[in-house]
Parts: sequence; C-alpha cells; structure tokens
Amino acid sequence: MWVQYKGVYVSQAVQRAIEILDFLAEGPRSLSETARRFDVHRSTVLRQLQTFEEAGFVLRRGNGHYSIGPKMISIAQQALDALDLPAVAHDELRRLQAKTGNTIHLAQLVESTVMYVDKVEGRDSVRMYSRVGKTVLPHCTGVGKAILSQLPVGRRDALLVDAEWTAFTAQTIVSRAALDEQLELINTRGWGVDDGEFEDFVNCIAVPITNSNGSIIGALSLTAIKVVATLDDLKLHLDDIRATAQNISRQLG
Amino acid sequence: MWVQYKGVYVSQAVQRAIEILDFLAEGPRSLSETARRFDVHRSTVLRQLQTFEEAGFVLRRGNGHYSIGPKMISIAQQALDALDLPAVAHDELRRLQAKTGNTIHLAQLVESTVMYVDKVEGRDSVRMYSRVGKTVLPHCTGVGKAILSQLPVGRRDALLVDAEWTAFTAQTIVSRAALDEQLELINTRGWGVDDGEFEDFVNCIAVPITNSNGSIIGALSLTAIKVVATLDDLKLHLDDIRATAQNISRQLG
DNA sequence: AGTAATGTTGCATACACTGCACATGCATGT
DNA sequence: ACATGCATGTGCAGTGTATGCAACATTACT
Repeated sequence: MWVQYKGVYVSQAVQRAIEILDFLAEGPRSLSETARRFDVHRSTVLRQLQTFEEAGFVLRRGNGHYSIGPKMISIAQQALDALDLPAVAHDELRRLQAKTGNTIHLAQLVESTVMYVDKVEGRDSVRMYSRVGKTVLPHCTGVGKAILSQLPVGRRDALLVDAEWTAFTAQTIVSRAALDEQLELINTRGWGVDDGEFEDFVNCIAVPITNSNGSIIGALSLTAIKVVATLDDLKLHLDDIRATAQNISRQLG
Repeated sequence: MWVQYKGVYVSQAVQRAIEILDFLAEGPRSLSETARRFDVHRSTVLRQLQTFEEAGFVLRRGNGHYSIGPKMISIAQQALDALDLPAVAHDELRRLQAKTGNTIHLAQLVESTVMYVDKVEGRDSVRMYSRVGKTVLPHCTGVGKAILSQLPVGRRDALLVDAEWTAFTAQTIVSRAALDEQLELINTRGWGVDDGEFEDFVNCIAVPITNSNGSIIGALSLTAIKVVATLDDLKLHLDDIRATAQNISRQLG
C-alpha cells in the first residue's frame, strides 16, 4: 500500500534513504546513531549504508562513522557545471568582492525555484545561512525579490505558491500585497534591498541579472552583517554592483 | 532474499535510486526514457521520481524532464564545506593560475580515497576528465602519485587495493614495482609528473601538500594539454608551484 | 480525425525489506 | 584472566512495500 503525502506517492525506502543522506551531511555518524535517529533496526540501516557505500554515495571512515561520499559530490558538481550562469559570473563576482570586501551571492532561477549557485565570502567571514545549492525564499531575500520583480504575475504566482509568509523578523514582508508594492519599486529603480528581513542582523543590496535578450536569469547581491556594513555603506557600491550585473548579462548570450 | 554483490548486501530499491540519480546527472531525462534505461515499468519510476522531487533531490522541468535538484547540490556542498583544504587553498590556487595561465587541480586524501576538491580552469578551457568530487586514480595521475609518495607502504596498499592497472595510454604505469620505483623518485625530489599516463594529450606537474605537522593532506597539480604546454614549459613554474603548496601547508594548522 | 507515444492512477500479487535473535569483535573494568 | 558493556555483522521467516499490469488521461505526431 502506498503512502500518500501531499497528493504524491512516496516510496518509503527511497524517502528514508534521502533522510539518511541528509542526516549524514550534518557530519559523520555511526551506524547505531543513525538507526536510533530514524527508529529503525540497526541491521536495516547497515544494509542501506552498505548499498550507499558500494555506490560511493557515502564513505566509511576509519572509526566506523559514515559521511557523504565523493560520488554524491561529483553528481552535484556535474549538475552545477550544467548551469552556465556561475561559470560566466564567477570572475566578475570575485572582482566585485575584492573591490567591496563584502560577501557576494549569486542566485539563479531554474523552473520555479531560486537557488544559490555561487557565493564569494567577504573578509568578515561570519557564517551566514546561505550555501551554494540552498533554495532561496523568494519574498524575503534580496536576490529573490530582485528576480520576482522581473517576472510577469503568472510566474510570480508559481514561485510564491509554497510561500508561508512566516515573519522571520519584524521586517519580513508577510503579505502578497505589500510584496507586490515593493517589487514595483524594485522594478522601476532596478535594485532592491533586504533590510534584515530573514536574519535581522544581515542586510544586502541586490540586482537582477538578465541575458542579452533581456529575460531574467538570476540575481546577485552584496551582503553584509549590519555591524560590518549598513545599507547606506552598501549603497556606495551601487554603481559597481550594477556594472557587474551588466558585464555578466553581456556574456550570457 | 538479499542480493549479494562483492560480499556486501545491497538494497535493490536504494541501488536503483542511486542509478537513477546518476542517470539524471548526465542531463535532463523524461520519465519513460528513464524507465526504458533501467527496464522497469514507467509507473515504478514515476513514484520514485515523485519521492525524489518531494525531497528536492530532483527537479521537474516544464517539459516533463527531470534533472538533479537543489537539495542534492546543497548536501554535497555541505560535505565539501566540511573539508578545510579547499577553503584554505582556493585563493592560493587562483594566484598560481593567474601567474601560469594553466589549469590547477587540488586533490585531498580522505580515508583511502583521493578526490578532487577544487579546480581552477586555465585559459585554454578545454574540457578535461577531471571534476570536483571525482575520485582520483592514485597510480596514473600527478596528484595521486604525489600523495602516494608520502604514504607509508601500508596505507599505500590500502589506496591501491582496487587498482586494476589498466593501460589507459602507452605511458600508464601498469605494475606495482614500477610505481614504487617512481614514487621513490618523487619522494626524494619533492615533485612528480604525469606525462600522458591517463589521457595521452594531457600532462602535469604535481606536488604533495602536508599540514604543519608534516602529515600528508593532499596534493596540487599544474595541468595542461600538451599542445598548450609541454612538461618542460610547466617545469618553468616549479618554484611557484612549490611556494603555493608551502603557503597552503602553513595555513593548515 | 486517428494513431501512437507518454504520463497518471487503482489494485493484487510476490518478494524485498524489516525486525528479531544470535554471533562476533573490541574496548572497558575488576 | 574473565566478565561486562557497547558496537557492528549475519541467517532466517513473516509481512508490508514496491512492482507490474491494465485502464484511463493527456499530449505529440501523421
């Protein structure tokens, strides 16, 4: 019998396989740790892990702990390589980073998902929530809003259909109306901000990136902890940010 | 009943799940394409893919094709972030690349596996076989041999236990004795080469990277298509290569 | 229109997977 | 030395899960 979840059929073995990989990503784990975590028998987990290990998806360390293996990394990298935005943009981003000193994020719109595809860390290497591959919440991030601002209403809806409008901070936009209003501003002005709307100590300035036809591909942002650089500080680099986005656009066919 | 493969128990569902991901990594594929490829019913694949999609491991494109999804990339990136060698080395590698113009590979030894963990492409951006996450064949690559040269015989055996001594080219080393002899040379001289031993049109110079205690962590190589730069050309940069490795070592705690 | 692929759903059956019990390994401590 | 605890590894039997089938829906191709 099939488990229905949100209307789609979900295979139990595959689902737990995924959960296990996710668990191992946090750090090396032992067999019984993993079994306890998911409340299944150790032998079950053992055989799944052996299957993963055989395929190179997990790696067995000397102390018996398991961690993510090279095959998984390789596949992911292959998928990243297939996107040409990061390849084209990386050098430009590093140049911008060198000039400003802050952290640069590059996000790409693929189907109805926005994901980080590159990140160049600033001198203040404080760990932020972002990571290459992480999906971006469109309505409460700089890059997300920059992308939304360029989309026709229909596609906007598609990106926002899963939105939960959680108020992560006091600044988070929690209604579609308020969002649309701000997107209008971003659209006319050509750039947007995130003033502590997801993590209250982080702010950024973001601009959309289009290809040479003018259709939206992604966005980039200059991001900093507020203590390091306020929005006003970041705004000083606005010309450089826009120039970077334009350089990338020009190379995007 | 359990399928035994090379002495370990392998779960069928999980194994095919992995094969499917590997298949999708090559490029977006449709449902029935995938079903045909593995000779299973379309409905079976559909439900597996739905499970993957639910988890973000695969992404459904507008045309009904499936490709690798953000969650998978994110997990892999998380695993890469946990290794500090690439983080420490990346800037140094870029500097070396800028100075030489050729491609730089960075490989790390983790347990009994050597894998590429960073790559900075040269101006001659010809596609090589290597990719971040790919495992390195120890005995027929520059970085592999550089690492082997620093290992005690016992660990050397562990890395070579799966070696098949295939002669990829006329230059490939195909016996343990010949390998050991060359490793001896690399060890005393401090650097090694790959003179078309894996792909006959590619050559490189490689040096090991140790941490400040002197224990081996990985290796880096300066690589080029022979048409672009011969071994003699690459040797001109030997001092820079060694300096880069030393700079990285110093920062490796 | 008609045909042929592809995607999607319900259902029954077989067998893959789980859990159990037990064996084995390897550190403890006494 | 032996016991104790905690870990991983393995044979076996029952059952619940994944599979293929068939029927339908939907799109592509003549």
